[in-house]
Amino acid sequence: MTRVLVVDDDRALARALAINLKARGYDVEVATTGADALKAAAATPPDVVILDLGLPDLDGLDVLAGLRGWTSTPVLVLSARQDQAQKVAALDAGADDYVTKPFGMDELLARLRAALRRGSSEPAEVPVITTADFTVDLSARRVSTAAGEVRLTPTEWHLLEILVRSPGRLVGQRQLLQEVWGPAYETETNYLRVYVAQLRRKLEPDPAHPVHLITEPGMGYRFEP
Amino acid sequence: MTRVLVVDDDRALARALAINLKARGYDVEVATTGADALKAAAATPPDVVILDLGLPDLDGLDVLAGLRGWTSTPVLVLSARQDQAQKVAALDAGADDYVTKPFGMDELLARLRAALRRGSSEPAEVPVITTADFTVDLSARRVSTAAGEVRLTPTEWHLLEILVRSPGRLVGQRQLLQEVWGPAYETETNYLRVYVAQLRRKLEPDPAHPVHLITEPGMGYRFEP
DNA sequence: AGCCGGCATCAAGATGGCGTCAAGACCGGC
DNA sequence: GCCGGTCTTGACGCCATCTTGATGCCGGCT
Repeated sequence: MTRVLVVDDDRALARALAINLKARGYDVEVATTGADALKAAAATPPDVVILDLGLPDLDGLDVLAGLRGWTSTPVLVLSARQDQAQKVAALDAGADDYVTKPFGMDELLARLRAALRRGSSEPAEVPVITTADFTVDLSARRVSTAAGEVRLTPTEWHLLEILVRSPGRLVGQRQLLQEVWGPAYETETNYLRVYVAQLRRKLEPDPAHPVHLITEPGMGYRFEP
Repeated sequence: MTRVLVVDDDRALARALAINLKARGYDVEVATTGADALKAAAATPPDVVILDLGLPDLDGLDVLAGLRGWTSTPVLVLSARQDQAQKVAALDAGADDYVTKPFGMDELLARLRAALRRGSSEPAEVPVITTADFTVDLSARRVSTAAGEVRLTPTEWHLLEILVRSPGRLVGQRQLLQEVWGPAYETETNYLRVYVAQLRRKLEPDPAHPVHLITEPGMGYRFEP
């Protein structure tokens, strides 16, 4: 979940922001002083910061400098002041955007999304599952072992995908059959045996003694990372 | 030198911007229509774009979409409209910032610096994909092999573009059909076979044994760089 | 010890997807 | 209205995949 750090000494405004952000699925933390903000950011680095320049203890620009010393997390500055000098100062100090109060919530959220879009573009989230013997890239649909790329048939891939999506969890035979072959095949446990065997042959170092694709007799199969 | 593309049909404003930017050491190019802007951006990709939404020919958001199709260059949107809906639309369409007219030159320049600062931190995105056997220029819509330029039909290009945009990733048959031919053609896998074959004939050194446009039987196709 | 159910493995036939080709429909420019 | 290129559509052979049945092994139960 995306973490947002809201830094504002105006508790009413901070609460309003927090409520709106949470409603949209963000994970929100609030700090009401500059010192708290820096502490919170260091403890659990947020994905984006909303920073009000009007803080009681530190100058907002100092907080910005404190953040920029070690992180490039996007910072969205809020301020009641409209003068250009302040905007320029904040932007040149490393702020990613500057919004003057009063502001529209929709606009703020859109600017937040824009800031996040840029920031998150680099550490692209890769849903990759790795074991000691093979690697599964769910988004690219590739599987590779130490020996190199492994080609899977659609059915093999579908089965592996379901198992891998619940690492360490037992998946029942009925569930597997239903998801891969459809509700009409719930009793064809033969299919499972054949395809699990094929997966083991392609992925396990010793197919006769599997360590990742485990049989739970009478119940189902389990993927062990 | 940092290249700035100014897109504005208000020639007075465009000139004022150009003068200010040049005075600060930027390399400035001006376009007064959306079509010109897209052409200019494709010809010599700028480091940042200042885009006025009020253009005579195209909707400003369409220009933005045209740019975002192949580049992540920062785009700073100018507009006389203050309403939030437009701001949200522009920001969600990929704009990096939104400034309402009239604006202060100092602020605009500061926002420009902020946009550039972030853009430069990332490894410049290349709108050109190269393989051992051919080169795809997404911005110029050109493909060439060792033998020279290759002519692609619109459908061929569209298909190739989708595959090339996800290098190494498997793209499902349904997704390809839907994006190229529309949702009603999701099952016409024939089309895929015909057009992939044509692309291979034009691009692969040995069309019978493709190395870049790979078939994943029963699932889809994959572009290998 | 012997029986039995569930599992692994193997192999062979059936199936369906893929590549290829070519003819006709369609659509634009001239 | 003609002509070129592009898109659609159908047919066919080939091959990987899926399906299916048979066999042998193992562990638990009686």
